[in-house]
Amino acid sequence: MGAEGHADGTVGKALDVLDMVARHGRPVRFSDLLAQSDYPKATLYRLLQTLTHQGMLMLDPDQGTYALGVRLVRLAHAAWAQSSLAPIARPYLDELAAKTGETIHLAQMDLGQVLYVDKRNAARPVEMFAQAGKVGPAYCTGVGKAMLAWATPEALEQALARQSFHRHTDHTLDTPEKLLAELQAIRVRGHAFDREEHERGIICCAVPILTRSGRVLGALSVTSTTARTTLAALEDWAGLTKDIAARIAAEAESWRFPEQN
Amino acid sequence: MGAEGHADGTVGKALDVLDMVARHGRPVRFSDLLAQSDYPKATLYRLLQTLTHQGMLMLDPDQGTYALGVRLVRLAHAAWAQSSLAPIARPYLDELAAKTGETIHLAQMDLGQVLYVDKRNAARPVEMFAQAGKVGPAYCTGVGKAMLAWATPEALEQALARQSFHRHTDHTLDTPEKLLAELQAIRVRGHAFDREEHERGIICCAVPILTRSGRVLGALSVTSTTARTTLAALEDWAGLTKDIAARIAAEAESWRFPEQN
DNA sequence: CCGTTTGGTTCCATTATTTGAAACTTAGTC
DNA sequence: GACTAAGTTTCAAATAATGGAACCAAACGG
Repeated sequence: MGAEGHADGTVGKALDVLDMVARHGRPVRFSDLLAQSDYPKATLYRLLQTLTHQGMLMLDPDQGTYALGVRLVRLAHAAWAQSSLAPIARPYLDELAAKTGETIHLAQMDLGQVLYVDKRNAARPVEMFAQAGKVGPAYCTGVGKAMLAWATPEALEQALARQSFHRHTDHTLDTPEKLLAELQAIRVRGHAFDREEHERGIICCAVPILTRSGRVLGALSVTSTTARTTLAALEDWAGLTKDIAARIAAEAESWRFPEQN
Repeated sequence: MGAEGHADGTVGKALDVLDMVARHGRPVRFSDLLAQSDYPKATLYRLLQTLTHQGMLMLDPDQGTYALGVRLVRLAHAAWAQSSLAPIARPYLDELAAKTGETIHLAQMDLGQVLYVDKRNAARPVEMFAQAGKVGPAYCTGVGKAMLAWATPEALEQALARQSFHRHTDHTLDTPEKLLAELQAIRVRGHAFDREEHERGIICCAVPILTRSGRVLGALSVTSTTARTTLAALEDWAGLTKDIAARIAAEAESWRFPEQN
């Protein structure tokens, strides 16, 4: 349900179609797409054709189904390496994981949603793409709230408009008002908690990753379960986590600079 | 240098710009992009604006640089999971890696280039995105030749047109004629070798992954070094590799089917 | 300090592309 | 062999992209 925002121009529509295919999670037939888009047949057809021709989609000629194309994987490789904090943060995440022994999440904001870009699992070794690349709600996760708390007014407003405020657990902050109050508390405190707001039994302590100019780059969290530890215990890691966040931010900023010439 | 093919329509241009940003590997300023594209200022500007607005690019307001956006990472997650053979092939790669004890590559064809979508390293555990997503030449790698050997005439022709035939080593097949002869030999033999054609000391034995209808889905290779083993020894794995390739193909085909209703 | 260059953004009449209803072509049913 | 569903193509009208040029701002130089 719920169409995309007013897609600007042709490329907006094309990308919209891409998303539509992505959402399905498996190869889709033309008619399936036609059913849920409100683009007219011919328009959708040409859009798909263009995307296919461009390698963003792949048409399985046997089955007549469309799937996301490999060009996307290649682009993503670059996106991962360059846009996200992941490559910079990697060694720091390792350090934080080693010192805390807990699960670590690195997230960035994507259109009002939390996008996990890297993760260290206490138990298992890294399971990169299986885990990274996932999205989650912003209003009820530690990393989400940490980022919202330091977002610019405009960004916050946009993000708020996109929240669905579904009540996942008894603790979920399910109205904008409750959330705004919480964000205020987070700013004062300097870090955000997730008090089983998204999943029962899952708690975390998260800090934002901020540039010197105060812009939000992402967020970092130490996550655990109520079975294993308490919020108070997690809060003990807040100092270290903030420190690590600062170092990531510093490196991210210096990395963006050096384009000699 | 070498412009993209005739980009069809606006989305083609937009994607072209995306690629341009990706190629840089680090955030780029407007003027850098302007310098190497032959789009007029205003056009490029609007293209960048649209892409940014769509979340495909990210504008760093401090520095005024563009980087690939997080939306791309999210899309890639889906692409990885759905379009590529990687998720299906994963357990099979594990099996092949365990049995051979060598490095395993899973690749697909992307516009005449080889795109590595997964890898098992003899030594280290998987390092997903860091390795996967890389591209390489088709004419001088085992997986590339395996895919070309079973490509349709049209696909082969297109791919050939995009090869640069740079002489990487003494063994590199550096003309279309040599390559075509080799492809013929590969078809007869049933598998492709890389005889140090790309990197000195690196050899491999690769097989195509084919649907029942004979369409190329990708290729699978067992790679090693001349220091460790010989081509003849690698060829001993050809049977097993072919078997695994067949199983991957079978699962890929049945996976694409089940859209009930 | 003020003239100049460099880098980025906006205007707007022209042009080219996209649009989508409808017609058409397969391929599959009954 | 008529009927239906799914995909593809057409074409005039509508719309969106184009790009030369003007504009703005900040950094530079004398």
